Amino acid sequence: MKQFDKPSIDLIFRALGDPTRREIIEILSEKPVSVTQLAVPLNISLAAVVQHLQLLETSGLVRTEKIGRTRTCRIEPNGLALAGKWIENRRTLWERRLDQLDLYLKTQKEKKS
Amino acid sequence: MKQFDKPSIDLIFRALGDPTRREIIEILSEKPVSVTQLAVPLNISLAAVVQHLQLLETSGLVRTEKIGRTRTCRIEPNGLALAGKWIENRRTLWERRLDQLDLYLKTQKEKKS
DNA sequence: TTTATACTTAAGTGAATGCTTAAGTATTGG
DNA sequence: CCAATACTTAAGCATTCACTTAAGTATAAA
Repeated sequence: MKQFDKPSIDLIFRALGDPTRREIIEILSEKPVSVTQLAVPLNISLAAVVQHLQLLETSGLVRTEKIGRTRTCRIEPNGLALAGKWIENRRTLWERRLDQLDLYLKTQKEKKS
Repeated sequence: MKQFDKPSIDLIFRALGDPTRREIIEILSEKPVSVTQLAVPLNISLAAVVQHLQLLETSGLVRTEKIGRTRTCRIEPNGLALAGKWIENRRTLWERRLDQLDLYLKTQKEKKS
């Protein structure tokens, strides 16, 4: 029942930290596929894929839906958006600081002249 | 000499996967600080901070400079930019796919009418 | 020159991670 | 109904991880 919790930045970045999980996201970015179809290009066991999918789903990066005996996996765009936002926020913070430094250096120059 | 290598997406996301390292980035987003100044709010040993800094530096997310006996750490903006770009690329791929689906559904509708 | 500061490096440890194999359970096609 | 398919779940295992303590090395201050 965990997959309905609000996905945390923590879980999202942890999920993105593994190269295999990032490859899963890359594959799913092209089109939704089944669990078995994921396992083939990744060259790992079905069980391993399922374990990765569990993390990807609870982190909110991927959504899956089981119809009959096959589970179809697809990207859940909101997850990646959250990660992108965190990075954007750090960047604006850093840029604002640079602007302040810039301003400071300018006023110092004006004092001298 | 590793810190002059081209930083890989792999190292960057691995670095961002740890909450302590993300907190280091958050602290450094405000202003550059020394290693000891990092250790205080993180509540971990100096040695642990140094280990995190090593990963952050080889991944290209942080740059450090030692003057006298203190090492000053600051954000290296290119690193975060690379991570942001990866996320953006996945998102545009996914969006393009949705557009194609949209187009397909539209042409199907036109066939019927 | 002694002492305090600011790291640095090495070794060790417990827990988490990513994987495997093996033995399930549902679905579906013949 | 029976067998093949598509997962699912559990247990185990080697490795990596984040951390610690302890013993360094430079640099700066007294």
